[in-house]
Amino acid sequence: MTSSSAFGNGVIQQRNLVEQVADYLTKAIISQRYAPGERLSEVQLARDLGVSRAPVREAARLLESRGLLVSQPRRGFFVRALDASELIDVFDLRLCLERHAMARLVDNYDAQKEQALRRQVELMCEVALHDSDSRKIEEDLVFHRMLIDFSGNRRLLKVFDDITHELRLCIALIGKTHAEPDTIATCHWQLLDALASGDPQRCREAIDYHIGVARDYVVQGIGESS
Amino acid sequence: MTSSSAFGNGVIQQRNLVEQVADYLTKAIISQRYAPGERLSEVQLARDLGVSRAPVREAARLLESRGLLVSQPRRGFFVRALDASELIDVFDLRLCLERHAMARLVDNYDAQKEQALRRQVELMCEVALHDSDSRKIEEDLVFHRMLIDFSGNRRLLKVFDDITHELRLCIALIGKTHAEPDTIATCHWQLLDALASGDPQRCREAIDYHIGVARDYVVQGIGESS
DNA sequence: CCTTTTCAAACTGTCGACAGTCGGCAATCG
DNA sequence: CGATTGCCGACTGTCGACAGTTTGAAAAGG
Repeated sequence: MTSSSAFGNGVIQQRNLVEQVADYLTKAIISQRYAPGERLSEVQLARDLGVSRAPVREAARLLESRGLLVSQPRRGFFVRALDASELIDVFDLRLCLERHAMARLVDNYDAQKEQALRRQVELMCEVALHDSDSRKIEEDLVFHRMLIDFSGNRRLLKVFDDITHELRLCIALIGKTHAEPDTIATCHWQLLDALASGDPQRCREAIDYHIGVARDYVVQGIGESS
Repeated sequence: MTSSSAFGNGVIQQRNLVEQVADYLTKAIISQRYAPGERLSEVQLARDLGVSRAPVREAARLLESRGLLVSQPRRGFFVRALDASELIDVFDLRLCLERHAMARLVDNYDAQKEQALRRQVELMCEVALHDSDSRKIEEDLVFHRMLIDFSGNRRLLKVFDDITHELRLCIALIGKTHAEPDTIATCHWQLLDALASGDPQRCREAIDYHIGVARDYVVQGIGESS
């Protein structure tokens, strides 16, 4: 019970406690060790992690702003439970962001950006053959983050980073493995080809198709799980 | 100066302390009672408002997630100082959101929504003639919020609500009065006409023009102030 | 046996306090 | 006189504690 001896028990050691608690919670939620809708007790968490309630509270508020937790006044925090329409909304928002990023990116596309993106797709093809699903998802997110980063709008990137956590949760909730390696490769090469062509219309069609595939996966996944 | 007698001095009384502190800070920042880049001391704020540091901290974190404050580890919170490119990015993000909302809205537009929007524009024309600049800005934001709300994507709305605070700060930093009443009216009627026509292309042109006007104001405002 | 009331346990919101750290200023040295 | 180093004050990060409220269940009543 003593806090000093509980340090060995808790996963937390040093650095910013808030960040560490946030990391711990994020992973726990996405890996569904906490069920959707489950209530999280501040004191319980603080005890389990061997820290006081203050860092736990701050971390929870952070996750709330990222959409992984929801809070009810005087009731506490609950693991976000996404229903079908919310899942669709998230992917629709993602489409909104990436469409815009593609439109901006095609205007200031250069060899350096193309090479970086190309390299990332090659990496994705690599991990698609050998690595775990979560690794595939992470590399896919890295690619799309690069797309938005290269668009030049840092505010856009911030929004994307925010919904990234929500996206991971969505993907985890659907519980389906990612698409086939071939599909992944084809989809992403199409995006690069569209960018290289310099044609905005073609870019838009490419990203619409790309996110559309992802969204269809979501809708389909919902139909199966619920 | 004493903390106990400062209760009368402080603006805070009851309800959720966090919300009240957040409101107070938001208004103070947007009205520029705190200069951009100014450092905010937690203890100082807590003393001034007659509360403890905990609610102040939480409120500050909330404002940070909304982009009104930035935090440096171990240094504290600073009032967000927006430079030119950041202002442009914010308005570009806004364009991204509203374009998407318009595209979604035109697909499920009905008489009820049209009437609500129409009424709001009429209200805006009204306040454009008689009321203060801040009131005009608020009603303008209400209109654009309705636009996004009616698009049906609640996640989109959440992002918009987040950047609303940042938008107010942008507008305040530019320090220009809003456009002429005639301009406001024309711009917004054009949006409604485009929606009524049911033509996606026309909708897009209308919103592009609309936000473009706002962005030009921003760029122009920067050129003058800096 | 089912409904209602009451009570205790647990939890959140808030507070004051302590320790480690950072920034600025002065004293010392070259 | 300029640069470096040590010190002092202030502040953030973190902690434990208390009060009011909510929850769940036990007890009382129909």
